[in-house]
Order: sequence, then structure tokens, then C-alpha cells
Amino acid sequence: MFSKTCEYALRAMLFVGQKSKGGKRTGIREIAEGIDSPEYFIAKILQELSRKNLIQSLKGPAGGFYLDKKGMECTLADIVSAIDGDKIFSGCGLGLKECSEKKPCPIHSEFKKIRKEMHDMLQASTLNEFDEKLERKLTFLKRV
Amino acid sequence: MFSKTCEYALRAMLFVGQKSKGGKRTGIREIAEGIDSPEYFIAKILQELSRKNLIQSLKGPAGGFYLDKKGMECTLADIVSAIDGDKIFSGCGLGLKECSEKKPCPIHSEFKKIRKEMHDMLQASTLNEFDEKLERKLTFLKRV
DNA sequence: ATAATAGAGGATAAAAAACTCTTTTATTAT
DNA sequence: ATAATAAAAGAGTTTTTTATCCTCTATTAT
Repeated sequence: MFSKTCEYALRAMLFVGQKSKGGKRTGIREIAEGIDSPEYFIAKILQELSRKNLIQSLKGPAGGFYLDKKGMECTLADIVSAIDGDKIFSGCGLGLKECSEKKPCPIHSEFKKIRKEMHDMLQASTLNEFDEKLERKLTFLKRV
Repeated sequence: MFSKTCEYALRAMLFVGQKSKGGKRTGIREIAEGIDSPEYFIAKILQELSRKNLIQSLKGPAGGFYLDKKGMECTLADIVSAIDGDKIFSGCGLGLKECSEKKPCPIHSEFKKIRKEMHDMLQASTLNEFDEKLERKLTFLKRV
């Protein structure tokens, strides 16, 4: 569905969101451990997200990644778009470059519906709202 | 969403389905041209589908690929499963190896719903039903 | 039987994605 | 100012996916 890179990105953002209360910051190592991802790889991904202003960061001692109030309003759709692009939200299910109402592929309308639901769902989900469930350990970001 | 390989596979199966009336067969070259895919690559993919009995083939002059009556009842879900496996139907949206009702990722239930719709849609679509629209040029398998 | 055709199978190559390492730069505490 | 810390940046490497080529085998028509 999403690329592996994107899966890591989503998990990392959820993780940092959860850890960002009270102006706290989280380092790469803690993030990698917290979401069970390769350390250097998630570092690269967060760099990219930082460049795109989806996450904030600070260098130096007591530095790390964090999300401010505005940052916590980031939606899952924003993250997916930033990493995987919009293909999943608008591309043709059969991979046709040209696929539209006028020249639809055989499953155009069915796919459109599913893609829309996916987009709506991700768009409606801001990082904010996952906090509580993560805190109460009702949901998880890694096995065990 | 699907791998490129899978997209080619779906298009090829739809194409062969459309061409299989009256016991006719279609050669690799015609298929590659008809769905705008690399010739040698789609050959490989059809080999795989043939091994898994999703498509029939015959060597020699006037040989080629075809679908018998039973073959035309193949669903799009069958094709996706054969090529991409079931990850898209059952895998976790955030890529967690363990993600279940008991230990759900933050978007577990939302994803479950979408994946189910996707599966239902693909499962409900047999190759049969696309014939007429393709024939009447209401849907397409390549640009132009 | 023979030649021509067309898929099967194995090997290889190119491109993209996933992942790692090293150096540089910014920040903080002493 | 200096040392320590932690992210940024750049340059790799490895693995997976996508794509190509070549030889072999089955089938058909002559």
C-alpha cells in the first residue's frame, strides 16, 4: 500500500507526536528504538520531513525532533503525500498514465471510490488524536 | 497500490480475456502492444500466471495465451494475490508485523475497513464482465 | 520428417528502493 | 572559547524490482 519508507515515516511522526508534550524532544536513537526501524534510515526520512516542514528539529545537546502545536495538526495524508507522493490518491489502479472519466480503465470508478475513502480517512486523522490511545497503550507502534 | 508487475498482470489478463472469444489465442507481442508493456517482461509475468493456472497457453504456430470458460471467471483478486500476495488485503497499514485486534496499530480499524472494501471489489470483479465495455471501447487498457 | 512458430526457463543487466557510514554544521553547557 | 552533543548533508552499499536476452522445448503446417 505505502512504501516501507512511508510506513516508517508515519510511525515516526506518531511516535514523536506522542513524545512532544511539554516541549520535549526526542533523539533519533530513541525514535528508531521506539518504532523498531533502522536508525540511520529513519534519520534520513526525518531529514526529508524536516525539510518539508512537517517536523521540527534542533541540533545540539538536549536537541532532537519534536512537533509544536501546529505540527500536531499534521494529517496522515500530509505525511503520505510528502513521502510517497499523490500517486496512491490519484493514480490509476492499473497503472495507466492516462486514465480519466473520459478514458477510464476498466476499474476506474471502483478505484476512485476506494482511493477517495483512503484519502478522506488519512486526511481526517491528525497526529493529535492518536496521543491518548498510544499513552493508554491501546494502540502500538511496534511489536511487543 | 499494486506493484508494476501486478498492474501489467491485470491489464494483460483483461486483454487476453477480451481476445479469447471463440477459442482464439493471443501472442506475447500482441499482448505487449495491446497493453503498452515491455514485451519480455509481460512474457515472464504470464509464465508465472500460467504456472499458477490463471491463464492457459499453447506453444507453436497459432499458439498463444487464452482463457477458457473457467479462466474467464478468474477474479481480479485472484490475480493480485498471485502476483503481489495477500499483504495488501491483510497487512498492517503502518507495516507492523504484529498488528491485530488485540495489539492494533493506531489506524488498524480504519485500514481494515478500506482493505476489506478493496478486497470485496476485486473479488467481485471477474474477467467476464469487462469484455463488453472493452469491446464497445468504453474502457481502455492503454493510453490512446 | 522438417521447418517455422511461439511459449518456457535460466541468466543477466539496469533502475529503484532500502539501508549504512562518514563528515559537517548547529547548539548547548562548561 | 571549548568540548560535547545531536541533527544535516553527502556519499556510499545492498537488496529488490523491473526489464532484457538467449537457448530450449512443444506444437503445427507442409
